[in-house]
Amino acid sequence: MTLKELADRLGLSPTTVSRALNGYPEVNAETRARIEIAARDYGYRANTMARKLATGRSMAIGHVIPLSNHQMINPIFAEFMAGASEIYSSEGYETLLAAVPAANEVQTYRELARRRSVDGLIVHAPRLNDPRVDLLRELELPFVVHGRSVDIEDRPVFLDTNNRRSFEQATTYLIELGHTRFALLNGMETISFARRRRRGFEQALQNNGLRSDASRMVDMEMTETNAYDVTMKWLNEPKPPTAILTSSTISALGVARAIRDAGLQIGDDVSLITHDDDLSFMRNVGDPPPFTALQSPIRDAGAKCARMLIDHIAGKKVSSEIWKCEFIEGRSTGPAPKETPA
Amino acid sequence: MTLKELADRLGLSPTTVSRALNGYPEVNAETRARIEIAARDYGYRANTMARKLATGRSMAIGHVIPLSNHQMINPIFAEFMAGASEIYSSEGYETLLAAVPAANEVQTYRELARRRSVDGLIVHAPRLNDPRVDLLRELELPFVVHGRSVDIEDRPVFLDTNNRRSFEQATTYLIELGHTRFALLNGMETISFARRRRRGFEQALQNNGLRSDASRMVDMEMTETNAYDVTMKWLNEPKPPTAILTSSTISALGVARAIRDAGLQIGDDVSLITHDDDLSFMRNVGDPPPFTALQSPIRDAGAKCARMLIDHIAGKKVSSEIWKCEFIEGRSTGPAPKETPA
DNA sequence: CTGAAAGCGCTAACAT
DNA sequence: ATGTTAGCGCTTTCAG
Repeated sequence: MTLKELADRLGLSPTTVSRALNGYPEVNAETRARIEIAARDYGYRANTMARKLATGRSMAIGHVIPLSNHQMINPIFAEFMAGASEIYSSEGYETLLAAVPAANEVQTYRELARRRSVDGLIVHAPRLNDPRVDLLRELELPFVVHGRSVDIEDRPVFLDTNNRRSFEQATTYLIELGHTRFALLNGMETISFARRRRRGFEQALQNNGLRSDASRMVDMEMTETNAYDVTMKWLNEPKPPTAILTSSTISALGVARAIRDAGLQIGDDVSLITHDDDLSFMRNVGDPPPFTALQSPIRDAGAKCARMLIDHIAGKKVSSEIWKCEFIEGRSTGPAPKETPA
Repeated sequence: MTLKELADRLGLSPTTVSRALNGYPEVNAETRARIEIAARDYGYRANTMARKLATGRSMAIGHVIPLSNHQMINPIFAEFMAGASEIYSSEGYETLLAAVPAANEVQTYRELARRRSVDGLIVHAPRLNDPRVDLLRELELPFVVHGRSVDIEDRPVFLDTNNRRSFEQATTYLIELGHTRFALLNGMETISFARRRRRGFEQALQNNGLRSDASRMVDMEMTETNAYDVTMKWLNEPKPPTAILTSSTISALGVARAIRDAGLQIGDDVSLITHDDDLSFMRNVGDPPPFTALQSPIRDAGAKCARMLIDHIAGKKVSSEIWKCEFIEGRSTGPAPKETPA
């Protein structure tokens, strides 16, 4: 069923039918009703390609995800996509996913622009001075950043969580429990959120007259193994940390394993707080949650970014937003242990 | 830069240029070379929408993913998508992702078909008598199933792992270690792979003169909490199982926690084998792997399905494939413990 | 308020 | 081997 066929059956011109179906105002209410009913009855759907060609809009939003051979797709990313994609669908947009080898990332953006395959993009996990921002501006593709590009002067539209504040809050919480020896197990500080987390951590220590120890702040790829190794090393040092903050639940698992393997009790001997995007584990991994955590609802974030982008594309003014994490007390924190004279 | 513009600059007709660029044979080699160079120089890319409209092919593959509010997207799914999407890109296809509330799933397929948004689809996690198979046949959309629909007489093209054999193998391995009291913690048996896993489990027991105990075979949603609860219950029964097989790493985590909480040692008191799709955890969660596992490379599976579908769309004969899992010895298995006279 | 006509940029019969 | 001519199905001026 094409527009023309539908128009013929109604004894109208394709123009009028098109206008009615697209909600243009200049159509007689009665005619419009007739058209809408007929369209429904015949199960008419506009052919997307034809519409795209005619309007020049692709009605698709792109997500480019750089692929590494050694690393899994972040499950967080999948949740974000789910939230976003649901909004796209409901707004008539399609979701275009481009998983490409990391080396082809720039090229992929260029292709998408040249072929006009998408009307806009979401930029994930912005790095410091992220080149994608300039690239997309050059290509004149609307985009929204999930995360913050603090270092870029003319800041693009973004949605981020308040990482600095969250880590400051969590650290303060531990300080109030009496802890004085801290460690921070952070994600790679090339990703901008990691830096902000460290700032919050250090700020809290400083506010309470504690010194941050550079050897007890590590940034690294967040795998369970890495976390395990670093924690083990720390726990074997003299005056080991009694409170550890970590940047993801996967690394928290490694920390937890190390604590147990060292013959210590989580919560009693060593307290542990993790940041968690909503999260893969927290939700499925036990109730009450095994970890005290800073949670941020990632699916909601996906949906929000989607809405921001759609508005952005429509030319509306969109302002960036900063969401705060929820602080959840779990089983992994407790008062600082009494000092045992070694 | 449009085809017409390019043709004008070359003093040729759009037709010839189109033919040259699309690799049709009837073009003079010299002319073709000239055209290709010019296209490169001007950075010409065919407008996808125009091409799609003209050919009637959307050059996109769809993945419909039903969304539940309470459940995370399976990280496995993300890996599968990564593998598939990479192939699509390299073959000139785009990846269309439709995350929709589970209730809208059928409607979404119908929409995709009516609007001709995709040339084909991958069907994930087939259920028994999965209605999507009939639906897609009715809609005349080519598709490939990831998993098996054993119960459908005219079986569609699929890629699956040999779940029955794998579980039989794993169970046999444990039997050879001297275990006699088994438990199986399976995924929902409405999904077809779960049934096949149970068959393998039962088969191995039967082959070795052991009886399977219905109360020690559970199928359920694979969450850590569920697994924890069931395992706890088992361990508190008289003659608890000394060997547990589980259908996913997330549930293995729950089993592991329960074993520890019961004051037992994994591998020593209770052996544990998990099936794992390559896998979200195994790869990141420790080296050597904490669990003995049956692994199947999910990203490769995504890539393979993508290739099968593309061939299928092109009208080539495609045959279904069954891949076998890799058996990986980890730290979670050991000889059956000596019977302690209670 | 409705319709005629001209594209959008490409492909594909059908000539030549 | 190349060009001419019609579309693909829709939107969008422009006229009425």
